[in-house]
Amino acid sequence: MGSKELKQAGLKVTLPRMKILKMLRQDSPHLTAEVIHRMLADSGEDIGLPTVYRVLTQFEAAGLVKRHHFEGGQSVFELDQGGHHDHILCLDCGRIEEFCDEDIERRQRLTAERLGFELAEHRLILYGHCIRIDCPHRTTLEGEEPPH
Amino acid sequence: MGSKELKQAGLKVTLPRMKILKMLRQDSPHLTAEVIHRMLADSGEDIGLPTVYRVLTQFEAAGLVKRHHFEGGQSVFELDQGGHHDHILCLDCGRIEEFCDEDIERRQRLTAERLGFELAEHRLILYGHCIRIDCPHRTTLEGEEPPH
DNA sequence: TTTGCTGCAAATGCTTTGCATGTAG
DNA sequence: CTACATGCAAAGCATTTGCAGCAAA
Repeated sequence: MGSKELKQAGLKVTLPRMKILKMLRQDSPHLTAEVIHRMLADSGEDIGLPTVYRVLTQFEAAGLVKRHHFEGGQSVFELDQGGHHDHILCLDCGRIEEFCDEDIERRQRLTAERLGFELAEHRLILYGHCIRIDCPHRTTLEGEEPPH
Repeated sequence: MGSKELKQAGLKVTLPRMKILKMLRQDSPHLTAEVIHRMLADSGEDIGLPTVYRVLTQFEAAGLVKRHHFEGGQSVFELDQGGHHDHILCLDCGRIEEFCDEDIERRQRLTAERLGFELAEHRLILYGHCIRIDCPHRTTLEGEEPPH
């Protein structure tokens, strides 16, 4: 399980690669190298941060993973399960959700065309405050502001 | 000229600040710290890279400038002349153009709402190939592909 | 004169690389 | 057995910070 796509990508099936692929699948599809590294350490694996980066970079080259540069310095790696989508992320709790809006996609194509570009790629990120009960944003607000 | 907005921002009017503000206005509204630094050096000014970063960071805090994280590691600083817009940039020649599509904006708000977010900000970047005569992309294609 | 700015050097944080050892195929 | 992976230490970048000297107000 997982070894198939590794071989397919021309990569040897090794423990770090299996572990990391599994984490992206089972724990979260959006992870930083640092978080992966810590999670591995926590589960007793002694895998170096450079190895984590190397594996992720190879995954990226193989199309298994996409690298994102959200605000905050660290790269976020996302399991690429095909199917384009954009992201919305919460400024308070860091939660990342995916969405795809065909209207926006179409309008982007039109815009590029209008400006004389052949569109190759795009990145759309929405930043906001999510309305989850467990989001620190809500906690902070407690009784401070009347509901607008 | 320029000293007004500096004072207004609570910043002393100094040579590095004036120079950098002027460059963003007269040379290009999109510049990296490194490019600014080199341009200053070329024009005989001995201003350190750290100072360039400090000035840009202060400008950012004062709302005179926006910092962008396009692909490629380096931050791009943009003169903020009010008025929201997004960017399209050419993968071949690096050209950056601005645009604003009210349909896309509206759809973003709806999307955020639908997902239970209070939208605060967003970043949309289109990457493509521009059709300029002087763009390296065209040069490369010479006689290779029939026009689609 | 006082507060805030600059230059330089050094530190930081994220990511990559070099190299000797180890291991999958 | 051979080619490729890993671990560790060290290097690389972009960016920030500390501090002594300087300059704007």
